[in-house]
Amino acid sequence: MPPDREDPRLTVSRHAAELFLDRGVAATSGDDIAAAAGLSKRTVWRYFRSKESAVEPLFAVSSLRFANQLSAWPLDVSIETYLHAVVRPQDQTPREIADDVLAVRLVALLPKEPALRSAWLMACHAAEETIIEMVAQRTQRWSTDFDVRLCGAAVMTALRIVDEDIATAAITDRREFTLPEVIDRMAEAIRTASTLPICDPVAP
Amino acid sequence: MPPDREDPRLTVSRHAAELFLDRGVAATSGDDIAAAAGLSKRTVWRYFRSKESAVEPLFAVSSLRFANQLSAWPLDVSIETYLHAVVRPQDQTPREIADDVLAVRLVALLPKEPALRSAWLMACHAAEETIIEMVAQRTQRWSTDFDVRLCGAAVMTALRIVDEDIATAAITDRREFTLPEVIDRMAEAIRTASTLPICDPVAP
DNA sequence: TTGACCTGTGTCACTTAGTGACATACGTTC
DNA sequence: GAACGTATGTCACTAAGTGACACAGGTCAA
Repeated sequence: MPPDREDPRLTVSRHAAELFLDRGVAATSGDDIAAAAGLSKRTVWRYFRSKESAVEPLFAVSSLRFANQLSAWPLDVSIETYLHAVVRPQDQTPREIADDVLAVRLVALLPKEPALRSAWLMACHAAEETIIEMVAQRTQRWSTDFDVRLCGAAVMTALRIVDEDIATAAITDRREFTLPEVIDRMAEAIRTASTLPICDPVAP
Repeated sequence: MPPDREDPRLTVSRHAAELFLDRGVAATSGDDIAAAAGLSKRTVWRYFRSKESAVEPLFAVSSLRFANQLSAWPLDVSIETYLHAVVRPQDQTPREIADDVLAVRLVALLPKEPALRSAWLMACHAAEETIIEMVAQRTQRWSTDFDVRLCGAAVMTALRIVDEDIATAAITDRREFTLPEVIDRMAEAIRTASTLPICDPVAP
């Protein structure tokens, strides 16, 4: 058996992102996306509820990578230590880098393309659920607990704001960021926003 | 001149909400909404980018009323004092109450109707901007300041989570809430989530 | 009052987003 | 290799959403 291949939606997502970026959302049709991805348009509509939501998978894997990686955050490590250990430049594949660039450009485009914002927010919402799970584990509480949900949502929001901030700075302001720099900002934001003591090592 | 009449979109929004609630989103067409509101369908599409977004105005005025009221929060008052003073049961008009009920029912419907979630998140995002302004005023900083944006977003998220929590408890669990109870939860959540000292009186 | 102007809405023809029903192709499992 | 489940393509269709233009009502200056 093949070592679980990549989600085919993600491939389509990349094509959609590129089309949206260079012609705008309004000027690209579902057929264009299908053609670019080498699929029938029917399959595209099976993958996605709407053309805007075609970029959700890209947002999910790329821009929210930190969020997803937090699922594996061991209990006995602080947020700074963990993030610096687990996300290092040399571990990034070219594909991941390309996805990040694409996602960042899309996020920077949000002010001009309100239609994409709902896809962005939906992706963030999906990540919120996984963050809430993480908070539940680190606090030894249920993921249905109100305070756990509140903390998880606050943390996710912090990640989103950092993401938006970095994306606009990088694209519209042409600033350059190193990965450790980004990680520092993420970690600091998580620490600031967390409403429960999850950032330092917790008892097992 | 008339004392600025209500936004006509809000009227349409109420009809859309009622249709969505009783037949589901998929089973109500743009034409149905137009007919219910007594408008041509063309006007409906002029008002809204999509049929799902037709409920945004309702979310905006009703469920996010606290958020909007925070714009007028005086500097020398604590959050608890202010909210209890400004939102009192006897001040609620029947229309406002009806809107709240509708909005709460819609929020409770979100898990079954993912299409509505993006409208909800977009409404929350719009409110986020006004909350950020409020934080800027209370901290004497710019609304473009990163920490201000982070705090505003965290506060808005707290409001959203309380809202979702109360809505599901009220509808699926049939719990009843008094207004002061709701206000207490909102105030507590804001206090917990705020990352800057905005909840107590601040120097002018 | 008139007429120029602006804004909001309706009509209607049109494009594009999105679905249902059915056929086909591929990989599993037995 | 037959039987099955899953993913995709084809095609006809419905519904979402737009462009162009006409018309009604209010405002304002002459």
